[in-house]
Amino acid sequence: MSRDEEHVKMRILKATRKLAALKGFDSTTIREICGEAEANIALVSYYYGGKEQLFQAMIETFVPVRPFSESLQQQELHPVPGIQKLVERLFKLWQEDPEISFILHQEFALRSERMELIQRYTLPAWRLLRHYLQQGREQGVFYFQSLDLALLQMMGGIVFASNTAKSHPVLPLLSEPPLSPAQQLEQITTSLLWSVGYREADHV
Amino acid sequence: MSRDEEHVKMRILKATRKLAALKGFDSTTIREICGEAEANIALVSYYYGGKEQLFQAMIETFVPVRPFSESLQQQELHPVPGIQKLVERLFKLWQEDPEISFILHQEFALRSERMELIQRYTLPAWRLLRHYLQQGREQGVFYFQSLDLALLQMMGGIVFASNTAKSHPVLPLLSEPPLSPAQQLEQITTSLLWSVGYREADHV
DNA sequence: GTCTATATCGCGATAGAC
DNA sequence: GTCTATCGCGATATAGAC
Repeated sequence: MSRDEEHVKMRILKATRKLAALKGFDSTTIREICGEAEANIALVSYYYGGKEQLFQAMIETFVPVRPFSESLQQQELHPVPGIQKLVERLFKLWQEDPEISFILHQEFALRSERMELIQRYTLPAWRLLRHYLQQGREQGVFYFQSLDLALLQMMGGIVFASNTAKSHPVLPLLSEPPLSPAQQLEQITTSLLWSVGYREADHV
Repeated sequence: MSRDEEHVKMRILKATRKLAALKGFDSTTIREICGEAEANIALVSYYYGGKEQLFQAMIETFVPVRPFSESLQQQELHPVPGIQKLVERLFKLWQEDPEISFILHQEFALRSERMELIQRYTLPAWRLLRHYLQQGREQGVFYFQSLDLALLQMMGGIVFASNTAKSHPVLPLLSEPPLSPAQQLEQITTSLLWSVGYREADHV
């Protein structure tokens, strides 16, 4: 593999990410992608074997595996710091690559067939969140009736708030100057913990 | 307009709603819709003038206007009962027509050009939610730094939890028997109020 | 109003020249 | 590896028969 080849392949992947984030992968054509990447149309088939496999390659390239799973699983923290750490990781992922976050949210809402691929990357994080919620309830630090529902509401709070903050048609609703990222993270974390009844002294 | 005509037109609208909820409007073809509706392919153009206008007609037919805006705006409740009432309305809308809720969520995540149409129906509700949040903060009953962020997290909690509860690829995460609708509503409302720091005695 | 038949377009994919 | 040219398909839309 020459350096030039890597270059074109990467340009195609980045163009795919950009356009899919903008208008959805289904509505993005190979012609548009290759136009954006300044690559020839035939190269998508040549390098990736088709549009679906291009999507897969993009996900595998840009969705980091570790932050979603292994490194977090091992530590086995207590529920409150566990959730804090997990939310921090997810928030940082979104900050570093908002386009990928948009795409994941889109596929989630569409329940596309590509979700199976995406789940491989994202399910571990949600499982861990679920685990912490359950532990917290058992320890009497969280309060809710349905674990499933609490989990879904938390997922929604994280995904929605992250993905809607910038450049969205709902923007006419928003008026205040945005917080700094650190402040955003703090508010998100605090409100998530509050939402399940946690009310200890300020957590660090 | 004969009764038969109404019948076919309505069958097309319902088929559109069903299929768009299932796989997204973009990925749904007129052929599929007319197949599902047992109507001829040409009738979509004949009755609605094209695919985009069919979407518009479906939204205007199935998204109720009042629950989202007027009737709620007038009452000018205090923040806590106001949010309770608003969440109850939104929750019931979803219960009555989950397919429309799926579609609204999809379009939201995709930031499609059809959002402009959808906003006409949904913005009033979010504006009202924003209003209550602001009032509650001023009255010292809610606590958060950024009103915008609090609003987005609440919207996420509502939309996400409602739309993901049934028949979604994330289902492997869920294990408990589902709550009754009334219990679901109570947990959602409670956790939303908690998330912004509300901790009065049990609210009715 | 409803249908068949067709026009026109743009898609993903690929054969084959270079 | 990269390009042009083209194939085959399925999309929306519509003209015109009934």
